[in-house]
Amino acid sequence: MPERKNFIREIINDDLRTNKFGGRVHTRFPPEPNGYLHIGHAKSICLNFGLARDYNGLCNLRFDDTNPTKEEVEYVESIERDVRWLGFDWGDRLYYASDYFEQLYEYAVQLTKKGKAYACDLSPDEIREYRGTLTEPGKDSPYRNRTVEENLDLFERMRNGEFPDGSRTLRAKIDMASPNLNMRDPVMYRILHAAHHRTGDRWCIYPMYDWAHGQCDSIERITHSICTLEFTDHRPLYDWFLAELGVYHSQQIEFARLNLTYTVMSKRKLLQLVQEGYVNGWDDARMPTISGLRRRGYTPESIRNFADRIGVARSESTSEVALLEDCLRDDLNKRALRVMAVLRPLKLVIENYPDGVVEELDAVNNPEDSSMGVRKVPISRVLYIEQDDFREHPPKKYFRLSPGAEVRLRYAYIVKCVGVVRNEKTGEITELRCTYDPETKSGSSQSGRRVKGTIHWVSALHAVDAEVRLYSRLFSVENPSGENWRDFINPDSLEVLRQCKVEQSLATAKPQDRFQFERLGYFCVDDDSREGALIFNRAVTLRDTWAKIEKS
RNA sequence: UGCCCGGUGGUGUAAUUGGCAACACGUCUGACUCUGGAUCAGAAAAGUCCAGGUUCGAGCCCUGGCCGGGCAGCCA
Repeated sequence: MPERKNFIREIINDDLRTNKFGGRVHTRFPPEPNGYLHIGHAKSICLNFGLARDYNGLCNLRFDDTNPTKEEVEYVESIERDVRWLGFDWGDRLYYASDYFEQLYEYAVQLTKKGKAYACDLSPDEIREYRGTLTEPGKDSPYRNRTVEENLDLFERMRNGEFPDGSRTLRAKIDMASPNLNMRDPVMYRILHAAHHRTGDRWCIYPMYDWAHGQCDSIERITHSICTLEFTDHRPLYDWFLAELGVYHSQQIEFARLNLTYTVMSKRKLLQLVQEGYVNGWDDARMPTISGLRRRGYTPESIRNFADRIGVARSESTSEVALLEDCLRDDLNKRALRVMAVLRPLKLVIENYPDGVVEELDAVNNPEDSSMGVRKVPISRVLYIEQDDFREHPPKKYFRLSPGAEVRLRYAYIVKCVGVVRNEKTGEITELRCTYDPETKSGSSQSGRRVKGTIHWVSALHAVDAEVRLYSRLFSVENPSGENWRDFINPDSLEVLRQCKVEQSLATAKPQDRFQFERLGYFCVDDDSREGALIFNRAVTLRDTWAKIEKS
């Protein structure tokens, strides 16, 4: 059962102990198909499906599609794809709130017959006025005391399309003086002559979320209805509906939604980022959407692990992206193939290496997992190394190449820098001249020589060209909030490098393949990548202690 | 100045239901290393929002404050 503890599991354990739901655990993930899922939804998905998994229960996928003006099949499809990609399975339990429209309507008729619901002719503005304020009670609608017959008649005619949008609503008759605004005769149905993505034009009245949700849970026999904190105040209303209807009652449990540093999480803001062109779509690799994270190179495992590690609680909190990044590194460190790629190439010529000779060197595919084997990497006289790996005037503690210094070429030889070639006009160094020591070949007796630094490289003759996209945080502040949140967008969140040289073995890499570029980070082949036009996304850098040293 | 919900190292969670505050990330040392990766060892960092109370004993219970968040859509 539950090894990981949180308050929700404690509640479930209690319910199991008292046999509250006959030993069942049945949850659901209920997204509205009005946008793409993000990492915050992933938390909820992992929570709900995880509970079902750990307690031998079930978890439904249910679309909360009660507002046809905002919902689309495109979103339905992306949501299904994302949940599946995260590794969860709803079996044959794919539901829609719209599946229950008829049942919901009947429930509403029942309440009306009981004198607990009424047709109201107040306009939206009037309803707001009558509702009162946070500190003052509201007042009864003048239509509140219509007869049951009249209410039934009006409600049916609402359904039949006799009235224009906004002209009438069906409201619950509860208490206009309740300190809980949700109880001040909430609207149950509104008139909306809009086509619904599933029910077409069968309906012109649509249930409000508050009216639909609890009953949907009830119909599906959900035991634990887990939602976010802002619905806490709505729970009394849901309880009231269920009690008046006398139907099965799920237990609602609220938890704090995920916030992440250096990003935004609201659907509204994410939509704005897309629409205003700050990113290239919902699946832009900088987006905290599940599709964005996937494109960036995140694995389902790493996201699930993240969800586990952040835990669940009722206090509002903001997790650090560093934890998310750690989860990815942790996962990919064990699984990703190591390869060599040079992002900003600097030519290096080994003067004493015979021209025309090519040697095949052994390179390990993953030092964490010897079962992943070794591969051959070709070396020849001319190589590319990283510009960062050479300094004409090396700072202290710099272990890489500089004039006169020695460094090991990963899996190959120790080389010594014996000269540089400059661009005559700019003085910029365009080429390094080196000599190598044939005795120091990797794997050979090692000749007792040791050097402080090892750098990656790629043979010029064999290198494959590639484009690499380097991503950093989308925002430059931890908490980009307020009206001017867009001002905090990091202008350098994407850097595109087009002259990159990667090792031969990458030539046939396919979208979603992930690699560790040694000493640089984890990279994922972009969806737009093709053979001959490779594109890699940097998912996350490696921990870089040198970068830290250099900063200080 | 209504109702509801929160408050534990920098961050996120935990504390056997009242028993000397733990884990992870992050930070900083050091070891090791043909990735300045990984790994390993260690350190700093909260005395649990405040004040009272109950108790042998309170992060957990009680009272009163303080601070933060949510709620006045025919959105979800």
